[in-house]
Amino acid sequence: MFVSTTTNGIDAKGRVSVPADFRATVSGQGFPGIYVWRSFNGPFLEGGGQRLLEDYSDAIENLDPYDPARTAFERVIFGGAKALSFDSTGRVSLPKEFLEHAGLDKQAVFIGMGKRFEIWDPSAHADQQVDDLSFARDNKSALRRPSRRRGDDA
Amino acid sequence: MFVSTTTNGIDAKGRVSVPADFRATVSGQGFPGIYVWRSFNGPFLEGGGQRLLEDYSDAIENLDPYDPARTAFERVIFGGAKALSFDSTGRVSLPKEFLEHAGLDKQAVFIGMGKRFEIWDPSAHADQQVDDLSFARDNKSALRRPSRRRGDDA
DNA sequence: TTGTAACCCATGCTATCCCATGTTATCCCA
DNA sequence: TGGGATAACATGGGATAGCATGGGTTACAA
Repeated sequence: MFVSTTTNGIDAKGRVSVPADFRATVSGQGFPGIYVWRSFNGPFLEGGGQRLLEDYSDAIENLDPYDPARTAFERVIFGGAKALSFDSTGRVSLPKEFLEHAGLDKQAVFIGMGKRFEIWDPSAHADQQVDDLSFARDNKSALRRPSRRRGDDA
Repeated sequence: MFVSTTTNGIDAKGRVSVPADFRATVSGQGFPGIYVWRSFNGPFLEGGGQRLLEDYSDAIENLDPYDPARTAFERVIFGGAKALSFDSTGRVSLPKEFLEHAGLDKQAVFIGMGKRFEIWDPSAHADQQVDDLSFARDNKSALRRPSRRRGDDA
């Protein structure tokens, strides 16, 4: 599971160390690295291990082969993701389209989201956090004891 | 698994480099190359490795011999597909009927779709991508299927 | 012959590999 | 429990291999 928030530097080559906990989370999933894609919910990246992609794949398999939604999801999810493998010290290098989408420059904030994680630029993340806090304040009544079963998707 | 989107050039001889990731995906499947056919869903090509064709073959075995879908699949995929083998640097040369069907000229966009991939002309792909993105955004709830680990049906 | 497709070699660019270093956290023992 | 030893982690930079691409040459068929 991906937990906690870590800020790491991006070097001149676009390389960034993936937090060691995150590497431990994806180890043993087959592919020695992470899958990352541009979020379509904002200026940040999302990612996960091979298992996450397989889960998405399974979800897509449940759709009818002729469902246009299926093709759209396949294009967006698989086409939009990129497999980034670790170097010997646990870094990945982020493609520059990804850096641009997320406004990344010198640093990257890794945020554990359970089955998934997000990568933000520090300042964008700070702004978002303000919004999240006030949203949480305004909607705290919506936050109730988890009456749902475990294992639902993020 | 075929993942990510890559744009490569088509040279004067009709040759195009297959993205290295894709080549890695089909390596060890027997045939050192890819199978490609004209999509019957639009102006683009579809393709995959030998394993994909074998999967299709198995799936077709399970269809009723007189199911019209079966005949259509057999004609379009097996009849319409072409085995394109890699040259020593990982390129294939696309037959000109394929170039015409997909409106390909100077560049080809390879889109990973998980088990298979698509090949588009850049401008056609750009248009399609807008549709796919908004469609995926609007329908993402359709993916919230019981997508626990693989192995559970339902 | 003329066109076309397969094969071979050359090149610039970029990602990747590998080594080195500082810093922090963890361990171990007095 | 303090403090030094050790390992894990994040980071930097140079060397190297892989990749996409271009062009020439040969083999075969129309």
